[in-house]
Amino acid sequence: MSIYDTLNDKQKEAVFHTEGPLLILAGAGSGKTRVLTHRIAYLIEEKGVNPWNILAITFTNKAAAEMRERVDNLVGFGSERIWVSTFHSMCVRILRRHIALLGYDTNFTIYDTDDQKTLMRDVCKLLQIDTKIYKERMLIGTISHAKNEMLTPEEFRLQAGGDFHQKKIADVYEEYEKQLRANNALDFDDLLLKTVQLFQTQRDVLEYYQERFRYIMVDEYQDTNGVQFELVRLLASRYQNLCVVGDDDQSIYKFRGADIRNILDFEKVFTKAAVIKLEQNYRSTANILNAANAVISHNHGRKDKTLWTDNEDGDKIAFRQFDTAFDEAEYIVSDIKEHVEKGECDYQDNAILYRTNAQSRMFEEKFVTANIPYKIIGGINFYARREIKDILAYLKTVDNGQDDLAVRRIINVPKRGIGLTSINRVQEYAAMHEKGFYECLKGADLIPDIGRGVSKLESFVALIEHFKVDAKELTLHELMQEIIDETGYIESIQAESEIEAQARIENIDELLNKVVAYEEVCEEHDEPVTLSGFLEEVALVADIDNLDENSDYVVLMTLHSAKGLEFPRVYLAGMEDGLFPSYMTVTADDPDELEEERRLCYVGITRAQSELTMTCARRRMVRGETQYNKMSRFLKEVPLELISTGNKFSGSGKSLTDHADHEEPERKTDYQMARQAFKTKAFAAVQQGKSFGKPAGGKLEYGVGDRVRHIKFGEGTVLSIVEGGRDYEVTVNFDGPGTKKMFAAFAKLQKI
DNA sequence: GACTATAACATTTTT
DNA sequence: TGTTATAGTC
Repeated sequence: MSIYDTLNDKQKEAVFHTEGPLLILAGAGSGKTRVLTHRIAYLIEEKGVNPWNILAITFTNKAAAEMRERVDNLVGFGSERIWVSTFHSMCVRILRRHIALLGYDTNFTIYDTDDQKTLMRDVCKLLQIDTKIYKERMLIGTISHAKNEMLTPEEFRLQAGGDFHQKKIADVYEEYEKQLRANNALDFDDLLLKTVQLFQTQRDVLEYYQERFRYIMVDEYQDTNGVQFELVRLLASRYQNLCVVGDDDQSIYKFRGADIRNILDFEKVFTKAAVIKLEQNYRSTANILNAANAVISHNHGRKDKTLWTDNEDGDKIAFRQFDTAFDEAEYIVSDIKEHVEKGECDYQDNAILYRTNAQSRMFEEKFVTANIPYKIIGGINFYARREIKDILAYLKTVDNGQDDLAVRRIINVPKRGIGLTSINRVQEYAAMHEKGFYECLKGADLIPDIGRGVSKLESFVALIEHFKVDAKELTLHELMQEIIDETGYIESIQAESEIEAQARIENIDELLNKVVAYEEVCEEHDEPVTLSGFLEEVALVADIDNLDENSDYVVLMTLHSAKGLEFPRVYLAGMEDGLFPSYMTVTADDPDELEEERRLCYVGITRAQSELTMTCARRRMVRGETQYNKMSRFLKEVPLELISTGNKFSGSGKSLTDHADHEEPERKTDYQMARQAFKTKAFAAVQQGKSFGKPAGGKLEYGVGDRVRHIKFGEGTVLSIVEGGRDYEVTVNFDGPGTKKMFAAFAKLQKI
């Protein structure tokens, strides 16, 4: 009995087909990860391929880690030498070694979308672009697409021809590139593009990697874009052992430049390609799968395939329409609670999927008050938080002095009396002399009209230079701690807002933990701990990478983030025309956009293993105004016999809408009761100080006039205590720093 | 230069 | 609605 006996015929065929180009069309839940991992195992164990020669590219770090682990379990040894990584981290690894050949410094920084935006603002200011006409977002998007098509600014300009607008954008593109280079920075698209350019211009480098990666596998191939295709094509062009796995029905990143033709035309580009279809679904019940099939069948221009399953019918798909998004969230949360309490499932078996991140807020409130563990994936990325970006900007400045963006971010954070005028002076001076911002700071006394600002600038430079020395002597986490301490960052955020300070400090602690974790991983793998390495890891994490299967919480995320995952119980919330499919795509004249939304719906449905609930609301608040939505057209594409609207007040043979109308009066009372519960619960939470941070017991151990001690400010006398909604606001006259207002919950004052 | 009040924009999705 | 950029005031 071998490990391959558990595979079905098609899967075996895919595993055993190791030489030459291969396209695996793998429907949702058809076991494609199993095929990929077994294929790697087969290459190593049966074909004697050196693990060193295998490259597997996935979409997220999470998928990469999972694949490595599963290969590990199959082959035991040697798997750590396989390259399993995402496109972006693979490129960074290659670029760190060779980017000098393209005229960059090896410790380049990676700009995320926020940085891009800041940079674009600067560019627009410099070129005097009217951002009313040329929106920054649009400019970034256009440039990103150009990069995905591998167009240089010059080529873009040529293509623009006589078009005034396009020529203007070409100007912006050119300047944007210039600035990136001056900052020794690459944006996400550059990581791919520069790697391709490296391969195109450096024959020997390309040959080295072609020789190394004799067997290449690409997961989620339907979501690759132009550069990614070229990258893979270049790498595989020598040995042609390229195996791509994908599902055209799950292509949902067209807006980001993914080109579905990569998968549709695979056989045209690789003429000798074999094609294997995996059509048996192992994941979902027949009802769920049939619903998915029915929905996706409304799309045109698909690769021909029909997903089938041996699984039993299972429950019908539940559908519920509510009055408001509030009711919707209420229902879903209590439904989950009910199932868990009955012992039918754990929290982690449940996922709530929605179209837009904004929808998560409502659920979050409900979960907090219901005291149910939950995890929201996406939304505001951890690394996009202000305090994290600040600290990282310090690290970037220490690591790569050319990163002007980082320097300017922190030059007056915490406040050190360096204002806009000074910054602008330096900026002008730097632009005039074509020098870096930080470089100019070092010779600040040479800058005209800088006046009394000079001493402040000099002490800032001294601080950074001090950190640079530290960087050589201290470990990474010590350096970060040093930066936090020396800059007085914690005190500064405490001073501006006590309420937020606590969360921000927790985030900073979390960042410190991540540094330590990074150091440990490096140690394990016997790799050097570098600042650049940490910063790059930080730049390339997706929020989904933080999803932990071993923690018992309900998972909330967008449909996009859910791709590649599966859950026993899935809720698709906000199934409304105008929300999903989104208003943009409904009104767009391009029918392709609606098809992409439908594929998104297909992805959502096929995430469910055994139970699927779809919900919608008649009205919901969007951007401050109430929107009235009809239920999603996608819902109507699900055959009625697969749907249950059902429960106590369901009749039979009625249309979906009729049912929902009947439901309403009943729900109202439910809703009101729930609302009542919400209020009392929320209050209880305050009392316990659990979610809002009031001191346990609710009483303070000190009163007005008492002497207290604060961890940072030292000793002082309490002037007043004001009962706030959530906490006590305490005013203390400290002996040293003077009078401070703070909240009792995290001031942690001690009576003396 | 720092702080505050107002206006403007955003919401479709993100490696 | 909520955040963030800008203008205006101290």
